[in-house]
Amino acid sequence: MKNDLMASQFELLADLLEIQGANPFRIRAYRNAARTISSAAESLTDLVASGGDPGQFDGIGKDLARQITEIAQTGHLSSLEELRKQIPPGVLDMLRIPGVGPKKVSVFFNELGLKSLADLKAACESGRLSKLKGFGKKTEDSILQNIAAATEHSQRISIADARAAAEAIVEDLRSLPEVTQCEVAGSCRRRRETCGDLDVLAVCSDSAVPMNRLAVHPLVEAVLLRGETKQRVRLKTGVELDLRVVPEESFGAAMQYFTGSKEHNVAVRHRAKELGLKINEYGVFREETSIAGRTEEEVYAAIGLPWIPPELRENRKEFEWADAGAIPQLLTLTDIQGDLHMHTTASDGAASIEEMALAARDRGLKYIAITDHSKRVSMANGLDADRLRKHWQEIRRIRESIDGIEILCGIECDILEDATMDLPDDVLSEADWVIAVLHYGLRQPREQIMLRLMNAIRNPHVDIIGHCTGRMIGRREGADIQFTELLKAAADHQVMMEINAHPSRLDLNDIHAAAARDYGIPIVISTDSHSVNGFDVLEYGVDQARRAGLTKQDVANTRSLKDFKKLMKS
DNA sequence: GCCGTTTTCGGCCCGACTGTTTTCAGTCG
Repeated sequence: MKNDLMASQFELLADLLEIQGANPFRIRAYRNAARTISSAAESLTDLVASGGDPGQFDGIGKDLARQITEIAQTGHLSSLEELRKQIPPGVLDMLRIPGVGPKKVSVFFNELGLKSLADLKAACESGRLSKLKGFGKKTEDSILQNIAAATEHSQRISIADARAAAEAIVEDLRSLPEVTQCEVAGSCRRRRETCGDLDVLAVCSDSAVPMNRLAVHPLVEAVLLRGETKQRVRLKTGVELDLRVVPEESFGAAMQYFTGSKEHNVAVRHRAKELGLKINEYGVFREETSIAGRTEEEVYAAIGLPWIPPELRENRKEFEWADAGAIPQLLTLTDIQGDLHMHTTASDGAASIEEMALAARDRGLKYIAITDHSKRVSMANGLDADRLRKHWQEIRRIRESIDGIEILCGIECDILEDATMDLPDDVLSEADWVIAVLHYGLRQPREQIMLRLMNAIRNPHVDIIGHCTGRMIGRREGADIQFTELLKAAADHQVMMEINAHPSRLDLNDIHAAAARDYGIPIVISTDSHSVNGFDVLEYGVDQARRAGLTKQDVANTRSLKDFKKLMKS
């Protein structure tokens, strides 16, 4: 069982306990466990199978360790099964409605016997809801409206879409003379792969000024709520954006607070409390006196910490690093010197070899690899041995004629369903750079997926595994991979691992990229460009690497081509 | 449910906004 699936079982358990009105701290313990499980690089199922103790993780005590062991061994969680018998599945759907939480759901289920979104809708329409104690007409109307929203817009948006929207709005608010500071916060600032909503902070003596402006911004569909310091709007894409207007002396504290993550902030406030301080979005306080708040640096310093880059704020390793005075010097976009995954018109790209090379050079890249598809990807006009050799000849001809950028003859070679490579070894041996990838048969059982990947890694001509799991964020699950085994083999056979920078892939993810780094595997961030604009996505790959805590040193294509080649299989 | 060199019991982060409630609970982040 994959960690994410196991984690979701504990989340589900927490939801059900919440509806039941269980002890909130017990519920929190389950949610913490879910987070711990999904953040673990190693599969908990494998850990248990090999006799490991889940109790080794922080926040996993005796009872949770027993439950993790149970689900790892049997695939079932008896405590969860018990609760599911008591609460029908449709009841949980009600939690997705904005403004409806476990307390309200509990009342709907226990007092009105509602078992689904459809039941709830009918109860609102017949006015039964507003007859309940503590409920009125407004709540009834708002639920009716939000039931539709819950079904339509439950999707998270990609970091690319999130940044585009948030940055456009920030830029617009900054153009107001009264607004002295304005920044993106939240998961978008932390560069999560996807964002559920957007957060923007502004400093302005009159909060009505930016709020009025935001209300009529072309991207905004409706104002959902508005108070003195906070306004929430829904964008036309369905995503919601919170604007908070804070005083200048609190801007740093607010940035810290609203950047999150929630888990990071819980740890931060816990530390403050240990020092006899209180920390909130207005500042760091000793008794009633503010001792910090203007900048984030000041806020962290007040609790004895260095400034922590937003990408690391997930309560994973950042406090350990901070305490050791060893916050990694994170990779930056300008560190990247080469791009080693791109397509041309030879397969499914939109630009020629020359156009791609010139565009890459214009962006300051020093070297690229042209890596069109192999023949299995017929839909993308993948290349067989003959076409590929001619294509490489063409690349060699062009690289003689272009100065200022080096071009490698590469191939993105499919690892077929039967675990053989899509092109014979003698062809692969002629390549400067071979990316091995899974495109088909992603749903095969784990054993077969692992056989395919391990065969590719053992192939003497394969340099790197590209977009490892094959996932498409929000659309398609990736393959079931045993990462510990995979990374160990990659390290042993000098095979690199790719972070594919495309915002719908970002594969390796942050956790696996960090694990690869721990195995000493060189990581390559590539754009998988299919046009000259494809290079734009490089920053998302860099962000993913930063979330993994990677430095320039950890990423192979920050080196000159000469030094890069030293990391390749000899 | 977890945790502990002040604690094996009694803590466990903090504030804004909404609605319905006349003083606060629920939800959200």
